[in-house]
Amino acid sequence: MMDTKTESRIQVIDRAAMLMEAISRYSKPVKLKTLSADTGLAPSTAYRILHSLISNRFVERDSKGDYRLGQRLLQLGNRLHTDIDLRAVSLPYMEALCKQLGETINLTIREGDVVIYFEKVTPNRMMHVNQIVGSRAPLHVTAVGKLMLGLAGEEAIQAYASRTNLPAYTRNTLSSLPELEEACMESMRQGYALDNEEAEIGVGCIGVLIYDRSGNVSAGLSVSAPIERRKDEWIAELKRAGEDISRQLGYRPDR
Amino acid sequence: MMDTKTESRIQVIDRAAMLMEAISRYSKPVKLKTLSADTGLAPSTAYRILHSLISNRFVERDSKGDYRLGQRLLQLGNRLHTDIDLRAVSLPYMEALCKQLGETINLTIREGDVVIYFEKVTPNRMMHVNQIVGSRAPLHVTAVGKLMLGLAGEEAIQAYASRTNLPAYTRNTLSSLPELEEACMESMRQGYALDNEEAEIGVGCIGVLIYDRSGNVSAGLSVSAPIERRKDEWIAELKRAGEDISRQLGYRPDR
DNA sequence: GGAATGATTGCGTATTGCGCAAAAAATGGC
DNA sequence: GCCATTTTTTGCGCAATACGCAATCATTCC
Repeated sequence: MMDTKTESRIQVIDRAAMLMEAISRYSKPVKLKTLSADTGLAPSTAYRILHSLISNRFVERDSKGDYRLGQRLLQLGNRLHTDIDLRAVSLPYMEALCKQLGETINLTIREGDVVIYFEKVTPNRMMHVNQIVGSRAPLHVTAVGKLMLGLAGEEAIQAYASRTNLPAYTRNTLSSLPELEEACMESMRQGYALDNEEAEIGVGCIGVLIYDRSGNVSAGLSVSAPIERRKDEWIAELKRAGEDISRQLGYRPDR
Repeated sequence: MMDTKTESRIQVIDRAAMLMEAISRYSKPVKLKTLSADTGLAPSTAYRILHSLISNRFVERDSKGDYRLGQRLLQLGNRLHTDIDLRAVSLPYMEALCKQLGETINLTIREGDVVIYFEKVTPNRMMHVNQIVGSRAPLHVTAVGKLMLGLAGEEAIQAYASRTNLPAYTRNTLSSLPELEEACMESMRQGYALDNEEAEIGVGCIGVLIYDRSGNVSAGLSVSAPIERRKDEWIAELKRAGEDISRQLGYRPDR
């Protein structure tokens, strides 16, 4: 019966979910009687389920004994691992940066040997760098890709070079392993990377990494501009934005 | 057995909580086998519980079939109704306002026919308005109380007047129903209210409302000053702070 | 102070969750 | 591409657990 395949099969989990949903509909803590009525459960049943939820911190009781949602939901909610959160958290910073710097801001995610353009914010000027969301670029020709490789270490860089043969995209592409290694490690040390017309002639980028709560790289953030417009003073702004986004995703550098 | 009184009594809720906790420890979606190992549950047991959690949107599967936390946790997490959040969200705004305006900023919550002073920030000057946290004031003599009454509508104002008889606290207290109704409705229209020495001679306030994610009034925010120091240009600042706090609590005015 | 209402607990029951084993599906090595 | 291995999913029988009634306790209201 395929259409029931993903349907809930455990009654008490459904009931627990109903109770939490009922609580969430109220802006103030709720009485047991109200929850029992809202869910159609016997008061004793509602009582037992609620107290199991309390033990697991999904629900709390206030000083009067009324029920409200518990902190565990907030904690687990903060740990959701979806691209949606990354995008939602990053977009305001990207918009602010785009406004401030007047150039295109890209958000990318690593997928194997490429980065995927996951989101972008473009400036309101006729001449600006435009990357298609969803498109891909090899790691070695992007600023953030070189940082990701640098983070992975020299062996990973060597393996990448073997797999891909470092195809040249422009006369500036780093096509030799020593060159790439040096660039990646240098990027790691300084906390940002540059793309000096390595992917496309005329286009220069500055990139930083975004870390998540587990300390892993979540994404790359970069500003792309016509090479003659790129400015070194943007580095600090981009670094700050990357740090702020990371922090909001739960990253703690001291851990 | 008091020490087991609030302990969990429903095994499958504990197990579900364990599974969600196990998932939350990983920054990437997790395989069934891993979760089974982490929780000590039989794979078939873990499988069934996970699929009930999936039906209730606490868990999701990615394109490869691995498990991650679901959007429902984020949604419920966003709906936590605790005073702690209101206070935590509001305090920075209150402190900024206090610093900017140089007067006392109060946060109040309605409780029946009164507002309760829930939090305050006082300026570093000898002469300032000082309300005791935890103390109460009748709705009709406070700026935010009149807004709360205004929001509740004319019938609610009439019922309030009947219940309380609108006792006068100063010669400026609005003691007649028509006066009170007019003041409340006017406050609603302009989005803020004034207390013109209605609670205490010599003290003037400006108040706005704070809304929560459900669109309900969560609290009142006000600035209180000696009447001769009160300034109309504070209205815009207070309104903005009220809007910012509301937005951070998840309020969306367009919904 | 007592009646009414809401919350909590004991107890018996049967329904539900569980886990073993088998089947199906997916993965990886050759 | 095939086969072995591993992982995931499902059927089934069982007993342990969740459930709900009723009694008890606690709180609220008149």
